[in-house]
Amino acid sequence: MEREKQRQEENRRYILQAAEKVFVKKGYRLATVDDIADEAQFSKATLYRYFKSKSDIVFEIIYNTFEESYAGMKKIQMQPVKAEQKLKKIIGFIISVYHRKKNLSRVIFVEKAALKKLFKKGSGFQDPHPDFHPDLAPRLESKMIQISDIMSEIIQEGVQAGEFRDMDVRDASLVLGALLRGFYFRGPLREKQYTIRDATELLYTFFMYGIKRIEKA
Amino acid sequence: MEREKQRQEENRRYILQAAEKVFVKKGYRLATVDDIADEAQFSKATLYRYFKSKSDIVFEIIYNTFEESYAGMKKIQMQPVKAEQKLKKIIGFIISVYHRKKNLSRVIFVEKAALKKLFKKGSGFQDPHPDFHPDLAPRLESKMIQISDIMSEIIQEGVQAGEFRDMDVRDASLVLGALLRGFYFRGPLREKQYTIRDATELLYTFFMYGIKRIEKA
Amino acid sequence: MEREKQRQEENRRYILQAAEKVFVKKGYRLATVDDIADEAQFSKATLYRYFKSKSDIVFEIIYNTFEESYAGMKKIQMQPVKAEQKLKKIIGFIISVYHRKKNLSRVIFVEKAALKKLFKKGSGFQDPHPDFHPDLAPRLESKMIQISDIMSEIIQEGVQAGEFRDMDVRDASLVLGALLRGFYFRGPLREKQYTIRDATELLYTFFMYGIKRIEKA
Amino acid sequence: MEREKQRQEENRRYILQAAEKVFVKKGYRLATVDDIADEAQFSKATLYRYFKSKSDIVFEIIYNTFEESYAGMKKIQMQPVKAEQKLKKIIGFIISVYHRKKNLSRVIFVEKAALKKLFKKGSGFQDPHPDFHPDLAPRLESKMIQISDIMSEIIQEGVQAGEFRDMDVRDASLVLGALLRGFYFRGPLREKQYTIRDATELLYTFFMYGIKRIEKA
DNA sequence: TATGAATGAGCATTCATTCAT
DNA sequence: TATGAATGAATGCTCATTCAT
Repeated sequence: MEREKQRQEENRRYILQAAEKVFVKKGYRLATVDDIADEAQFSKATLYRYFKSKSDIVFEIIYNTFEESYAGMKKIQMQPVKAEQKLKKIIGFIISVYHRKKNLSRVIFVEKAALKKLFKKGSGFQDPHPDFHPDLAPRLESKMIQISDIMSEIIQEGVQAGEFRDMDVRDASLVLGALLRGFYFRGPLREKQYTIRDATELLYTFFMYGIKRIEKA
Repeated sequence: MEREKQRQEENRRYILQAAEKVFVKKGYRLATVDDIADEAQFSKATLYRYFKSKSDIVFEIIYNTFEESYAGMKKIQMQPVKAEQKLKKIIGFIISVYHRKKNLSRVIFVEKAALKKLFKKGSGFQDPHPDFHPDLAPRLESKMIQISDIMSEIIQEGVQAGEFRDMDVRDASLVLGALLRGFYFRGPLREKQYTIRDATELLYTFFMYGIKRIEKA
Repeated sequence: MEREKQRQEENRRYILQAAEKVFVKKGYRLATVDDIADEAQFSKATLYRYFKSKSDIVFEIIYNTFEESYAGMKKIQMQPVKAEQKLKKIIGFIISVYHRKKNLSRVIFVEKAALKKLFKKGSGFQDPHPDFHPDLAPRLESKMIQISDIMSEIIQEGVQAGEFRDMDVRDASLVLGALLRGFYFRGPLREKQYTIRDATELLYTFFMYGIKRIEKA
Repeated sequence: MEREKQRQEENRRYILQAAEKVFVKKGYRLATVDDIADEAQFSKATLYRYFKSKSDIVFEIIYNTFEESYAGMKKIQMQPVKAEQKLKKIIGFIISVYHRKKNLSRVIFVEKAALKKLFKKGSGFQDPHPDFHPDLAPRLESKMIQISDIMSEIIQEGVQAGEFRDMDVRDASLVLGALLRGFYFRGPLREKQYTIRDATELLYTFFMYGIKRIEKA
């Protein structure tokens, strides 16, 4: 019974991994449930034993990604180092996440339209599976807010410590988020590829110092 | 005959306008050719007289958008003002473009997968319209490079003028691009909304000065 | 243009005929859109040019059947004969309709569950085809009521003329409807088969005189 | 071993009860084997230990229903009362059965198509459960005939006793069956609802006296 | 024996694209 | 040239039935 449950959970995870691979390769709309089933080497019908719908699968993947990201960031936040250093680690961390999940993140930020259903409050349908995630969107949303909050808090820390100039920390965190996101969602242009280390260095430097030449007194 | 050709060109442009409206509203995948035909008040079949495929239409729109952007940026580049000011104008300009073409830009950076065909070198198909764009991707790519170059050049200008610190201008232009892109492609989170003016100010300030507190000598 | 419209209408009717054939053979649930398409020798997609959905097709068939029945009954009602004779003609007429549309009628009275959608007021969805039957159920319902009314009226006529005993004409019309319906929806038992003429005679006699022996004074 | 067999039989009956509940609620096509398993609190696989197929289950239920009906009617037939009274009781009894098993009866008379397999002589399949109902249809059929026979016999009784006029009793029994069936399988029209008592009275009266006004001598 | 897991075969519906006039 | 009509190929999802333990 215990063993059974474990194998169950294992399959679930395996399907999620397969699905992630497919979503990452094709994006949400272009990925078919058949693709996922093929990749997972399960039948389509079996997928539907484990997940209620295609969008549920992607939701779970996205949520897990946020969850992991949040955990990793929280850990960094706790470290007893200066805000500046925390920020650098955060940047490196997020970049590495984007790197691993490349197009998946794209799904989140790009295919919003396709995911609309997920982000609409329960549309009043009868719920045929009674035991189910009642409100997916809010859970996702609050996780995103938590992530954003960590960035804000670290920046706030730095401001109070006199490391960073005084500023609206919400704006700053938004800008940092944009920077990271934008860096990873480039168009089809095949430019110079950066290692995670280099990308971290690059973005950190710009976010910290900007491009303005500092006048020496 | 001349007249005829002109009318043709007019229709073409009209269809593109209609299509843009639809793509901007629905994104690429969700927009159907029927939607476009309805909006353009032409029959679907007629659309196929003017364009080889749905992706061809979106390509042309994207290309035109880049073209216009490029022109606008070139104009700014020519202005006899300091690099710093040019940069601010560039930022404002790009933001306004993203703003107007919201979902369309999303198509470029997000629905890449859907456009795969476009970005693959001539796939050996029989070409039923012999007189047609043989290699779309390269044209788009080179236009994107031109745009990126303008940013690089302006930054270079500032570096040489001593306004900006010394840096790899390619990196800087990449970072600025990322910042703008990322600012516009946020997730489904309903955060504070910025006016174009505010957004410009915000991004300009961060890109220019970073967040580091400057030690007064 | 006129010709075109006519051919259009012709196709529509042809599809309906084919669909009717299939529904009559298999019933609603078991009939697939593919079956209908095959029977009509059109592609499935073409069917969807002419009809919004499978249930729309069956609706139209059912409605037309009622419409025809109503027209036929109205004609009989107008005839300048005694109520008794009208009733007999009505019975013969309805039997012949059931006979022609055998299992189709079964769809109406039996597969209610499957047709639920049709009989629910617009469920608040977005209506993707704006130009469509807004309220199918009420149209059907009112047609059924009209049919039932004719029967009531004829019986009323007979009562007033002293041909029939005094009774609740609504009840009587309900009973007559039941009799006809039940006669045609027999189970899988292979009993004696009746000609339309014989069936008419049989049902008319029973409905008119019952089984009670009349005491001679 | 004896005990075991008994428990088996018990389970079987329990499953049938659960299935009946489901079929009555949803009809045959709309009821899923999962529904039945849930209701019976057995696993789906277990159901298949007890029954060869979904249609086998429904068959058994239908058969049992006929069986019970037959028993009930037989009892009435035996009562030492006049044919007229027997007939009224029969009508009341059948109405109450239809009432209790509403949708189920619908299955018999309406979803015939879905049950095709059941009513086809041994279709040459390999029979994986060798010990099983070889010919379902004939058993059902003969039970239906028995039921019909009771009605015929009672009517015959009445004819011989001079209560009913002389007539073909087969026809009469068919007509009565039709009347009852038709009364219960009305379309989706929401008419007046009758209590069992009222319905009995109504149908009895019409079946007995018809609508014709009796001339007083 | 009992069952959780797995699946093949289907199904209604959509849409980019082609054809015939 | 312009277009209404036609369609092949998908797609997400369901369900009766079988398998492995």
